[in-house]
Formats: sequence, C-alpha cells, structure tokens
Amino acid sequence: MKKVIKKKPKSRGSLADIRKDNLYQILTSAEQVFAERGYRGTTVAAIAEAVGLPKANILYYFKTKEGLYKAVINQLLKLWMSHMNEMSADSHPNEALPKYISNKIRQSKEHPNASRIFAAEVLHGAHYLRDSLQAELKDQFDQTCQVFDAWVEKEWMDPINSEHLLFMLWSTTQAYADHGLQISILMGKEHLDEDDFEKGIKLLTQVTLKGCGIKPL
Amino acid sequence: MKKVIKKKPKSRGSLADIRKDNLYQILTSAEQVFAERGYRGTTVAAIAEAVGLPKANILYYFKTKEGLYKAVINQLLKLWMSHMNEMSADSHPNEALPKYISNKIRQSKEHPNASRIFAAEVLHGAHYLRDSLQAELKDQFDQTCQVFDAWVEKEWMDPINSEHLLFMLWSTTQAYADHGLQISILMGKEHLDEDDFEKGIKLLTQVTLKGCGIKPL
DNA sequence: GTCTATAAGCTGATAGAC
DNA sequence: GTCTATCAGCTTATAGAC
Repeated sequence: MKKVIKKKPKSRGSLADIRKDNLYQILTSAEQVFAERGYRGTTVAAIAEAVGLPKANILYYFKTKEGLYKAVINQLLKLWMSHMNEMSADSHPNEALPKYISNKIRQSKEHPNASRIFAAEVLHGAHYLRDSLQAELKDQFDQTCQVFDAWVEKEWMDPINSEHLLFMLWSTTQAYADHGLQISILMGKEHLDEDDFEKGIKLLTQVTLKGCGIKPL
Repeated sequence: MKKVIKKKPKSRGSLADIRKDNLYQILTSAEQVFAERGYRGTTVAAIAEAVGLPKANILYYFKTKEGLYKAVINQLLKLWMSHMNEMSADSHPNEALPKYISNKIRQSKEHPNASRIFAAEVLHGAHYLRDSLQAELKDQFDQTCQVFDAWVEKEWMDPINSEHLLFMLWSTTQAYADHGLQISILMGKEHLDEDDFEKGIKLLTQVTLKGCGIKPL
C-alpha cells in the first residue's frame, strides 16, 4: 500500500542518462500495471508506486495518462507483429509454420503483457489502436495471406481459407498469454511452466500441419 | 449524451411484473455496457442511460455496481459452458466435434458480450470469477478431457494432448467474439456477416478433424 | 529535474420528497 | 417504487517551492 523503497541510483549518470533510464522504467512498469488492471483500472499513482517515483514525476515525463498508454501500446504492436514476416512464399510451410507457432507461443510466455494489453484494446473497441490496425497490421495480414495462398497454389498444403487460418494461428498462440490464468487454474497450477508451453507448441504444430495436409520434413 | 426517451410502459403490469421487467432490462443493458467498456470503464450512469432509467433506480435494484456486475457474470458462465456436455465418450468425434465447433462459433455470433466479459475477467485476474472457474468449470474441463482421452483409447483419433486440444477449441471459437473487431477490420468490413462465420466454422472443422486424424463421416 | 500540496472534475452511493 | 439533489471519496493534472 505504501512506497517501501525510494531508489536514487543517480550516481554516475548524466542528465540524459537519468532521463533515458526513467523513461524506460516508467514504460516497463506501466506496461505491467496496464496489463493487470486495464486502462481505466490503472491509476497514475499505481504506476508511480511500481516505478518508485512520485506521481507528479510520471506526469512530468508523460504529460497525460493517455499519452503514456499510447506510448506503451505503440511499442507492443511492433513486438506483436515481429514474427509474421518470417513466413515467405518460398519458405516451406513444414518449416515456417512450426517456427511461427513456436515463436508466437514463446512470445506469449516471455511477453504476456504485450499480448494482454493488445487483447484488452481490441476487446473494448480498439480506440487507441484502430488506426495502426487498419494500416500496418492490415498490410502484414494481407501479405501473410498471400503467402498461404502461394503455398496452396504450389500444392504444399491443402486448399484452405488463408484468412481464417491466420486468425486460428493468432488466437491459439495468444491464448497462452491472454487465457494463461484460466489455463493454469484448470491445470491446477500456480503458473504455467516450461513443460506446458512445450506441450502447447507440440499440439498446435501437430494439429495444424496435419490438418492443413502439410507433409512433415 | 442525454436521455432521449424515458419509457413508462407500466400499463397493465402488476408491481411484480414491473420489478421482473426492470431487472431483466437492467441486466441486459448492463451486459452490453460492461462488454464494451470493461468493469472499471463502466459507470452506473452509463447503464442507467442505456436502460432509460435514472441512476438511483439502478442502485435501488442492485445495491452496488459490483453486485450488478456479479449478477451479470454469473449468468454468463452458464451460457459459456452450455455446449460442452454434448461431447460424451460414446458420441463419435466426427460428429461431436463439428457440432461443438459450430455451436461455439454461433454462440460467439449470437452472444458476443458474454464471451467478451468473460475474456476481460480472465485477462485482468478473474477476481470475480476465480471461484467458479476452480469449481464448476474445472469439473466440466476434466470430464471433457476424459472424453477426448477415451476417443484416443478407442483409436477414433490420433494420440493428442486432450487438455491443450480443448484450449485450442476454446480460443479459436471465442476469437470470433473477442477478436471480432480485429477480424472485421482486417477483412475491411464494418461487421462480420453470416458468410464469415460459416467460413470460420468450415476452416476450424476441416483443420481440427484432419489434424486429429479423425475419419470423416 | 524532483516532489508536495492542491485544484477541478468525475463517480458510486444515499437521503428524502413524491 | 420512482427520481432529484447532494455528499464523500478518488483521480487526473497542475502550481510552485526546492
């Protein structure tokens, strides 16, 4: 409830270093708190406490709560899209798809907050993300669908609906972040462990490859 | 911004009827608003406006905002679980699985708000749903996993991890509610139409059945 | 750059007239 | 049962001393 520790590690640092360091720490803590409580449920005071700075200091670096939130989600979209362009028309699906599934699930493990904030955004109308979705993400989406269609054309996989296949890949892999709590509760665990993520990767790869008629390596 | 219409259709109704009718309308409108804005983003005033009643009237029927929210999510869990017990050990997967997938996606179409509120709950810690998840849902989950294992035992499907298969079914079918906005944006549409849901059902059924090695009918 | 104190506005909840 | 008026508390954001 109360700030326990106020840290002042400003030794050695120039002003620019302090600024950079503070910005980084604020963004990191804000990501955490926004993911846990959602935009409206998050108070600037809670972020300040997580960082270990007074409230006014947060608003010194980011003029408004909304500005801080936008800064956070702009980082996230890049991260979220980062593995998609690894799938290209000349890569073979029996290699590219397992790699994509594995990368996305590992991302759900390493950066669950990115996925969660993103999911909450979409769930509640994507007010701050709509433009980015229509621009950057739509581009990536169309390109990846064309890759799938090319794979079908070459008879490397069964005729499938490329758009819905991509929706399937997204929802199944993100589930390990967005529904991670539900999954761990149903498995009777406190947290998902490495073994759970590996089993998820294995099942999704198995079902997806065989389900799309892709011959294994 | 302002209440446009104040409706008073209390003609003919007894007091009990009025009460029942108001309770129903409040719960319905509240579900809508909670789904759109989340728990913290929802104000009692917004619900009141949606129903067409003064704010104090909402709080007359439901003592607190939290109480109203709990009433809403308790309805949802029942709805959310409603199709799972249609899969039994003696039903054959080539019939039961397509039916389940179809039912769940149709539910995402007919009752997207149920799925969205549920998703937001889990996303932000399941504070109001945790007990129900550990009790009722866990029971259903374990039973359904046993059904899957029985199917594997009878060699009606490939050896698969039953737990993660169920997570896959949930996330893919719910996506048409939870990520519906994202999907429609990427497809360049205002809303998903019947054709989109049918294509989703077709792809998921195709990939899941073949991916699990289930012989078609 | 840092931080305390405070202003300004919103929100859940209640009192009390009808 | 219905509804207006209002209170008490919280939250964002700013002013201004250091």
